[in-house]
Amino acid sequence: MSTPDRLIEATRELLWERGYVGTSPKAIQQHAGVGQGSMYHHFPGKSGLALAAIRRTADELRAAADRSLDGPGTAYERIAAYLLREREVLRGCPVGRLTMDPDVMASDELRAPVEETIGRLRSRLTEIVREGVDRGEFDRAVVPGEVASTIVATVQGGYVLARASGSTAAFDAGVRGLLSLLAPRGAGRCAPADATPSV
Amino acid sequence: MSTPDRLIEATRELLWERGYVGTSPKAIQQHAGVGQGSMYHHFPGKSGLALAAIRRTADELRAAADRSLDGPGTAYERIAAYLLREREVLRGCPVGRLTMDPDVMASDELRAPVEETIGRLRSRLTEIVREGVDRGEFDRAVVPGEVASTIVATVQGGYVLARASGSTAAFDAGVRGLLSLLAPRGAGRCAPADATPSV
DNA sequence: GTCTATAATCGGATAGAC
DNA sequence: GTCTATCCGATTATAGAC
Repeated sequence: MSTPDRLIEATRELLWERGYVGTSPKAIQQHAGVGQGSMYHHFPGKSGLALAAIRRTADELRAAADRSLDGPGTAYERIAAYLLREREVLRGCPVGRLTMDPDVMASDELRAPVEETIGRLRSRLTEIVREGVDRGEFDRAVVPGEVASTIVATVQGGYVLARASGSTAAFDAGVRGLLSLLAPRGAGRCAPADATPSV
Repeated sequence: MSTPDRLIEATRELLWERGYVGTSPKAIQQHAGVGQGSMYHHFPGKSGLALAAIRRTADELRAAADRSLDGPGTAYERIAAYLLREREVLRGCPVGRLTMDPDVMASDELRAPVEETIGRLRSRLTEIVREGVDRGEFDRAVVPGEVASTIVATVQGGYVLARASGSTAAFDAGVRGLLSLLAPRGAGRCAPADATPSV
């Protein structure tokens, strides 16, 4: 791995673990096994390096989400795949945690990839929920943008519950609860009634 | 307000705004309008002061939640009251955000009030959801602990969405989505069927 | 109780040798 | 490209005067 790559990867790890304010250039250098001068040769400073790291993390996260959401299956199945995909739950969301970092939010450049990643995720889920409503999978009263927001929020909040309790079980519980509320006519939830839209 | 109180209040503000790692003793002193020596006279140091601040914030949060959850009304109505209660959404959750703070989580003392606050909230909501299931407000397939976790997660995640997008609308959307999924037989969602439990 | 002085370490970076 | 030296302010205190 090239020196710039090692620096970016080290920064990604530290941003995930300690956030931007909690990450020092020295810690990055040590993690990367790279000297002081070397870091400042390849990057303009802490924030420039953080920008590269955040962009890479955001790209990976989006790709991972798309792998679940663009898969085959019903809307419910794709949403379930997204919710149940493997995660390092106790480490938190490497993008979502940045929203609580004051220095990240104070910088237009650093905030942009965070904003875009979460925004796109909500948009994509909105489409899928709308599809589910159109196909009669979900109740006609469901507002796609709202339920999409609930889905993303449950994941982001699930990380908080897991870290607060020190156990991934809390994350899983939240996800299962949401899936049970979303489930199309599962286990006696709703009478089948008129599954296909009448108009 | 007494000097210790001013220090605690200043610390609460800064912990909320910048987290533990992002908050320096000097910043606390300036915010409180208190000198260096004065702070170290009343408190053993940054972490001791943070402990007092976190405990006070946790107590207030619990009290605020209880005001909604212990009110009158059906289970759904009390949950809705909790979800819709006034919040400074764009500032994030003053307790939840601490779960992403590495130094807080690394300290047993500092982590304890965070863990307890979120744990109690989940427990209390679990009782209420169970009540709702028993009374036939919610589907019998609902697992109280799971849906309670979903509720707390939606709130915690709602803060993330709001901060990521720079707008409280994202929080509100997530909450409305959840309420629509929880709604007992609302607006054509489920056929009324057998509302009162048959046994 | 509050203030000022002092201090060791860290944070974030620049300069220039190699 | 990488390394070491250097810099200046911030961090997190402690000591002792008032």
